[in-house]
Amino acid sequence: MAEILVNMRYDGPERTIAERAYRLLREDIISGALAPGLKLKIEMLRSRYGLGAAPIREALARLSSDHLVKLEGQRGCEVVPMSVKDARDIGDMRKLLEVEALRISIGKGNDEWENALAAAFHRLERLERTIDQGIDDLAEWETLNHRFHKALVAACDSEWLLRMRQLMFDQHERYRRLSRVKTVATRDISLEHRALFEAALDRNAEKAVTVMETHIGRTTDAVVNTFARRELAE
Amino acid sequence: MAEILVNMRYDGPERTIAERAYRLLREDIISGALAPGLKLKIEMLRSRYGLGAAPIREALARLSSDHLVKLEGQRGCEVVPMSVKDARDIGDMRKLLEVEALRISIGKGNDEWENALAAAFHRLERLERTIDQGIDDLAEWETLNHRFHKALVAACDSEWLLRMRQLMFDQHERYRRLSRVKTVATRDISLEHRALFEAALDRNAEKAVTVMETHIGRTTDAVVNTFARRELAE
DNA sequence: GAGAAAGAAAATATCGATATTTTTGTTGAC
DNA sequence: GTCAACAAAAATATCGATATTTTCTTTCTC
Repeated sequence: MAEILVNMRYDGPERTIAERAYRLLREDIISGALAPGLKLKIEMLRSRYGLGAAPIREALARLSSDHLVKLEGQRGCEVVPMSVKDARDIGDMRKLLEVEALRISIGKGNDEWENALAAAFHRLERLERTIDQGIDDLAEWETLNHRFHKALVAACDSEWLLRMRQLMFDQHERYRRLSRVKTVATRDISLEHRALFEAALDRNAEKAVTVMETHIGRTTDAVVNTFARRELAE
Repeated sequence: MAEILVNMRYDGPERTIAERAYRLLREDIISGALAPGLKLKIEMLRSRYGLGAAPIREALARLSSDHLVKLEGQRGCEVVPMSVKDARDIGDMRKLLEVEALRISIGKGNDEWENALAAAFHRLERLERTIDQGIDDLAEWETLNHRFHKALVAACDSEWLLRMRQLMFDQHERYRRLSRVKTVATRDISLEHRALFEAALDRNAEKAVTVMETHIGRTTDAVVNTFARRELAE
């Protein structure tokens, strides 16, 4: 139980079944368990999650505004398809927003921010030193990576910027998961994280921004390459 | 009937009652007919729109992802509150996104784009020359203003950038409506629109960006001023 | 055989009723 | 008078059933 909580991205208590349905569907779409383009039939989801139809419909409605499912009136839903073009677009948008948020955050961060950032960095680094394990570690890596990036921009005071950054981070994650094994293996992300961390603590915004741009750009390139190859293979 | 269609922002046919509920609620929240912070009780909405509970719940779920209603499990919904801080934040975000989209659009726009832009500009200008009428004209002005701004960025090829720009434009509109009378009366928006239009056709991206930044910045300032005064008066 | 029309099957969208939870209001103890 | 416990009322969330729409299959015509 404790183990589950560590890997979960806790978002407050779930008071309703609809919220549960929303979280489950969201995770399964982002992780790829529900394939892009898949038709989401209510009956299928009902039996998959053991929930009623009403909460599932509500969750699908919310996910459609998140642009994770396409909702077509009277014709049901499907998981939003993926494409190379979309991967680039999302990567570029994430770069634009995360860089802006980082710049602001470095300008405004206080001691508390530094401490939380250091904690997040060291937990991530510890894991990255022993990265040659199986799929379980990679799921945990995503979580810690997520927390580190979030800690970097945490001092940004624009709620909308953070909200949109999060949206693009999650969309990007959906693509990252497809090529994650390759990505983790072939480049030294840990080094980039360290550079980000140090530039942030030095309050060197321009340096941090440059590193971040490279960092996100490389991830996007890796994703696009893997994805293009996959599209070709079909 | 034709008149209605002109002023409406047509978004494809409404195949379901839920879609209708979504549009109606959305319009009423953005226009201010449903006040910020208002508790949205299902029964109240049921009688207001003459629709069943299920479609309304679905619409509320979608609106919560659009950040127009706050959905709190087991405790119902309310119209997302407004604040001076939020007004600034939204204005700044809109500036960031719209400027980026404009830069790309000017770089990629072709003849078709120029034509559509010119059409949108002239329709807006014609209306702005006779702006001293009542509330009906102001509603139409919002529509034409909307179309002009959309036409400016239409050649941008990033779907995500356009999507987020639209989101912020709509959020901004909710604030604009509060201070609209003042805004339209006190500064010469028409002149700014002309400058935008001409810079865009000249493919002078830097000039257009500068004008756009001023344009959005002024709107935001006006909104913040009116809103701050209103908050104080309470 | 190709294509249109009709009918059957499946899936979606919606309603009405019910179970749960929160909120409100009242009473009684201190 | 204040607070806590309890009861009543209101509101939300969910279920099961139904109506509507789409999709698939079959049949019939040319």
